[in-house]
Amino acid sequence: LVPELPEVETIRSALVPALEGRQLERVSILDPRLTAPYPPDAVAAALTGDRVVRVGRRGKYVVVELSSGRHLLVHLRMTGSFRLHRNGSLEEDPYRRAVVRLDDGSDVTYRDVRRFGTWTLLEEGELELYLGKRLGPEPLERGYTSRRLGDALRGRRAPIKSALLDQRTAAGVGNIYADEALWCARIHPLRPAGSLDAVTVGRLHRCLRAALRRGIDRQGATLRDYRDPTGAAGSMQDEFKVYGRRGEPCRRCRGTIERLVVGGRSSFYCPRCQREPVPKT
DNA sequence: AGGTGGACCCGAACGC
DNA sequence: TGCGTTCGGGTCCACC
Repeated sequence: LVPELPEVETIRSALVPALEGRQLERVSILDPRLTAPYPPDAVAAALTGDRVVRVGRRGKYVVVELSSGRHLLVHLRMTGSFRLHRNGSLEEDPYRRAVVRLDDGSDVTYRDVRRFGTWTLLEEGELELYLGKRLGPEPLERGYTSRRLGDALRGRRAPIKSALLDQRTAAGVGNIYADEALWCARIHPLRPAGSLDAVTVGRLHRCLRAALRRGIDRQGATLRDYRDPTGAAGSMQDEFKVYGRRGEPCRRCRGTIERLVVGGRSSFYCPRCQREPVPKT
């Protein structure tokens, strides 16, 4: 459930050997929402015959680079997932939204229960503008320093939790890893983002990268039915320190994990070791 | 301009 | 047991 950077990276890794170098022989888009406002048949026709050069990732987007120079951007949102099918027979799936037949006879299917996910076909040269408008830097890239995180937070009065979910702060961070990073750095989710001093930003920077790396090492977190394209589950959920642990003991200080709504999203934290922001009087 | 809240969607979880 | 209601999650968009 809810693929964030580590889950999308796990999905990307699994898609690489199946997709790279393959030609798209037949593309069926079964749900018009997937490509809206563009007609699904037109997008399917445009994809047919093209070849996959590379499968990459930016933030939570899977970026499929095609030999025509175009890019297919897939955003899984809440419940999107890919499946690889070696032999040609596909079992029934009421939530299947697209099927891609490759030139080795295998199929890649896309399923999405909630239908929030999107497939966007960008013309050559459009990628940078499209992503640049929406995403900030990749938090795991070399060159993503504590200073860059501090620059993104400076002057912001929004809660740090909301600032972390802003994809322009650090691309790919979602609700789970934001909460885990804040717990690790001992920062209350409601603290104004701009109020963190350089030392605290440094702690957050280190904790955020550690949480994301750990998530990738663990092949993502499997809640409910998230699976990578080969059907494998992740194990990051076993390592959650706060996410989904309301009422359970903090693993660090023996406080009790609480739930708070910040910017309309549930936030789990330990009120004992993530101190309350000092109210202005 | 930055921040906030609603819309989108639907299965799961919850309340009676 | 069964029904209706609420919830959540990422992103976009309207509004303040």
